[in-house]
Amino acid sequence: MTKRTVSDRPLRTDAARNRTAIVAAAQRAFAEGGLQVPFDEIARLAGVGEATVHRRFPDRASLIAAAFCDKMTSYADAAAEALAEPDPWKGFCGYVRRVCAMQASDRGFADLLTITFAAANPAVEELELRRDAAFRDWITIVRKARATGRLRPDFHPDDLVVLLMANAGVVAATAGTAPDAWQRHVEYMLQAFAADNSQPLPAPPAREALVRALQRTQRT
Amino acid sequence: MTKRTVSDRPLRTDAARNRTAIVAAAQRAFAEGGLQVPFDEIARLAGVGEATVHRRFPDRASLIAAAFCDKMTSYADAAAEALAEPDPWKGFCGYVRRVCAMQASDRGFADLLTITFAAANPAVEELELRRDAAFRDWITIVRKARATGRLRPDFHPDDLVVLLMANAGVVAATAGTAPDAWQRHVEYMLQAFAADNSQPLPAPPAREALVRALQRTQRT
DNA sequence: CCGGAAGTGGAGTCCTTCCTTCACTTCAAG
DNA sequence: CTTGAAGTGAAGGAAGGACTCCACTTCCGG
Repeated sequence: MTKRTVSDRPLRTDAARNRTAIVAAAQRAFAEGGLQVPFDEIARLAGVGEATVHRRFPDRASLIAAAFCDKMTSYADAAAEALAEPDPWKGFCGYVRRVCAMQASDRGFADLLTITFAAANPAVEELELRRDAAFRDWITIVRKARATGRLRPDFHPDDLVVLLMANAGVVAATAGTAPDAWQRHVEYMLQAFAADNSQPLPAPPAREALVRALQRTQRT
Repeated sequence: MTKRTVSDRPLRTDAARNRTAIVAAAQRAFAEGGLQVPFDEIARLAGVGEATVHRRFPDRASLIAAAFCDKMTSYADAAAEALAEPDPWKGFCGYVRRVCAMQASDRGFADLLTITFAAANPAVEELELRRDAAFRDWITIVRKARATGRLRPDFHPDDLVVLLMANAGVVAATAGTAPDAWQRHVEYMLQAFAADNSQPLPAPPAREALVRALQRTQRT
């Protein structure tokens, strides 16, 4: 009894080819224009009808999830690699630089790191799992970097989340005209994160509040 | 011969009253929802027809200029006050905090500080003049703060522009859920700007490039 | 208090974007 | 092959937002 549900029946070869083209087109379009790119532009880039995009990806979140699956995996891998780095402070700085560079080179990914999706389908769930895996490694990176005494003791892992929102702002404003502006900003931040001469800071926002901030429907 | 052009004839009293209501409504709406708030919502808030808004403010830039004239004046005044502060480093930090606080309390103003308008009408020109005045004072604040040795010597006045873009990103992402998150980020930045233990940085973006970044038509 | 200029807003156009429908085409199992 | 299930896109509906038109109302100088 090999009864198949709709979702696990394999696509016909032509449909699979189209799906691949759509994902590739979405990756290019999102990288260039952020997560708000209209569906018809993606369809045009993929060389298919708009209806085909909607058929395969019933809502924007599904398409985003499919388009950024690979990149989110790199993101998680980068965290694992940074964690493996023998010098935790180097791992810390390297990871921050690398993630911000990923934002700078892909406006969609920059946006993606400042929102989360209420998982309504498996692809979205998969994406969020990788994000979470990366964050778990990040927490360990922070702990180890703090232990070396090079990272200031009051650094909170959530400070990265806020930095990513800030970097997204810089990238959005300077993309195309001053595409390296973010680097100086990030280096300032890294120097602020170093333990040397660190001064007291306001408390970080409550975890809860930050989670809700990430869940806002979309960037307004 | 008191011939009057269209632009300098005073408005009829009812029209002037409506204009005032529109500006007030726009201030509230922009503060809440950023510069993209639809015209019909502003019209509704003002209690006038949509056509009246369009008649008085032919394009969005005119309305924005009218709505933020006062706030941009405060912005320039804050720079002048910071410049008058006897301790230049205190003036520097106070100004940065104050400006970022203005962004946090008004999403429209946060957006406004990350774009400029190609002045096409007197109100817009006026707004840009005040922005420029503030920036001229800022340059002096930076010079004096550097002279005290408390501000790192490689700080560039344009670093504030990038910080405002970053802060706009934080504010946009956290408004409503973690409305104080920006403060910690700004304190990190101020500590990075302090001369103590400062490390080399990447060069700031070219002035030209930053100016063009501010001129991008709208935040995408 | 009257008449014409100034001002108004409801209703409409145009445009963009999301999303669906359906007559037609393509695939692949038998 | 044949055939029917899977897949397709042109066309169009619905929704929202910018902007305009014009019959009507309000103001105010004489």
